[in-house]
Amino acid sequence: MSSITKTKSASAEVITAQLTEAVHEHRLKPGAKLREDEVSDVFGVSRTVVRQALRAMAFEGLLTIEKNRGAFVAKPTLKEAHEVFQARALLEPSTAKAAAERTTPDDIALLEKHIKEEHEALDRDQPGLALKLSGDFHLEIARIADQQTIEQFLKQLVSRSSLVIALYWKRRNALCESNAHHALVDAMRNHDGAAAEDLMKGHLLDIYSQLDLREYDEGYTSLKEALRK
Amino acid sequence: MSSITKTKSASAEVITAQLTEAVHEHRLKPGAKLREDEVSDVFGVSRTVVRQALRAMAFEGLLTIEKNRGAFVAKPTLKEAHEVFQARALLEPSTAKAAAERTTPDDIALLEKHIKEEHEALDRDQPGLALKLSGDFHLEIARIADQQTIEQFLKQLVSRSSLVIALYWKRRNALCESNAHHALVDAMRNHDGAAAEDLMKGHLLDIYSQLDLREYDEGYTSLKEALRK
DNA sequence: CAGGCACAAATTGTATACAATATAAATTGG
DNA sequence: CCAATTTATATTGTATACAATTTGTGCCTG
Repeated sequence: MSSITKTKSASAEVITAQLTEAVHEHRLKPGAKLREDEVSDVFGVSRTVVRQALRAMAFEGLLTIEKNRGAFVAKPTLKEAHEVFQARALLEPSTAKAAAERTTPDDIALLEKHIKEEHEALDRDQPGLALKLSGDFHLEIARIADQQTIEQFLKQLVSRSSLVIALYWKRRNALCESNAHHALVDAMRNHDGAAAEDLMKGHLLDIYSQLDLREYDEGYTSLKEALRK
Repeated sequence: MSSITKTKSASAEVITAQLTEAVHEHRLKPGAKLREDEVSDVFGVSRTVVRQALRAMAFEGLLTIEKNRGAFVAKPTLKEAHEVFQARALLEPSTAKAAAERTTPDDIALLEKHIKEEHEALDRDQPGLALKLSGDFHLEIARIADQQTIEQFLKQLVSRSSLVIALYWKRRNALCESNAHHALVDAMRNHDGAAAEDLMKGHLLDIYSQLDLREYDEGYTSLKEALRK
């Protein structure tokens, strides 16, 4: 439906949004190259505006741009993977607490809608979409906390988390069915900040522990080094 | 010395760096406009590369780009000002703790050099430069903690802090002479993570309390609203 | 003389053309 | 036949030209 088949005249923001979605849903996998010509053909704009979009995504950490070589979907290293979840551990629990203390009924309804759509996506065997919706859930909490600055950072962290999951998820077809989000919404409905904070902390640790982040240390960061006997 | 008087051929990174420095040191004040032609003349490159630099700075939060109107040095609202320091309060204490636990003698030497240069700048009546160096001190701690992701965020936060200080500092010519940085270095030298964490927390609160962030609420966020009697 | 309309100037947005660079292919020497 | 070097192709980087938009000015009208 919302795939990358727009045919003519799209702004940089639209391109960024669609490409970002594709990366989030793992339709574009880490390492994939995004040629400027190709993208500009698909969206029917000049390379000028495509480059804007690609650079924007590079700032978010979704792409890496190598000079004279092009833009590639980022492949976070193990270190980056750890860092992403350490940063989230610092930002999200407090944010969840703040959010819980100012949640409105409308917010709750919206969050529950998110969860419902996420489950439906899983039922329809669309794990990529489910993952994206799960990320949106976390962002929604920052929005409820009314912390735009943190929300910006979290947006980047959720994006990178998606890449990390694409690369380091342990059992790809495992049931990531969890009631963590439900429990969080319950805490928020009760305006129980402390509970929300703890639940978020636990939830992040949960995800973190389901990643395969053992030290194989990027494999061949330096092949020459490895072959030096 | 390192003012904006480069005459020919500079990369986007150089332009970004020099303009960023100028903003940090308050030579470019909030609200100032940066015309693309002007900047490209100064640096001797085309508007294409200037636009790259300006957009990069917009992502960092230093500039706001208004469509068809141009790039302006950002003017953080009171809300943003609060958010910046709330975010710093979440990120920096833990980071200082982690840094303290892995500080090397070289790191200590570097930090002390920073402090020295900062004092010298103050003595030479260059408060802008001193402020920039003070910000670099905080970034250095994130580097020592070996947390690149957090360092990236902190870079943005420190940048925005500079703008916040330009706009909301209470007594402009007051002595912001503080031994907070010295105390932090001492804690780090002793690998006293807990102390470093507490000192950082206090230091941030100190700065925060020296800002004039009372609710005059951006003056005229909605003029229509205000005039609705 | 004030207000509004139209026109002119300035500035940003986009597309395209050309230059620089990296990758792939082909050719030559061993 | 393999390796190394050269050539060719593909792709990105930069500059420039043109289009769209905004802002400023002056004129006209009431």
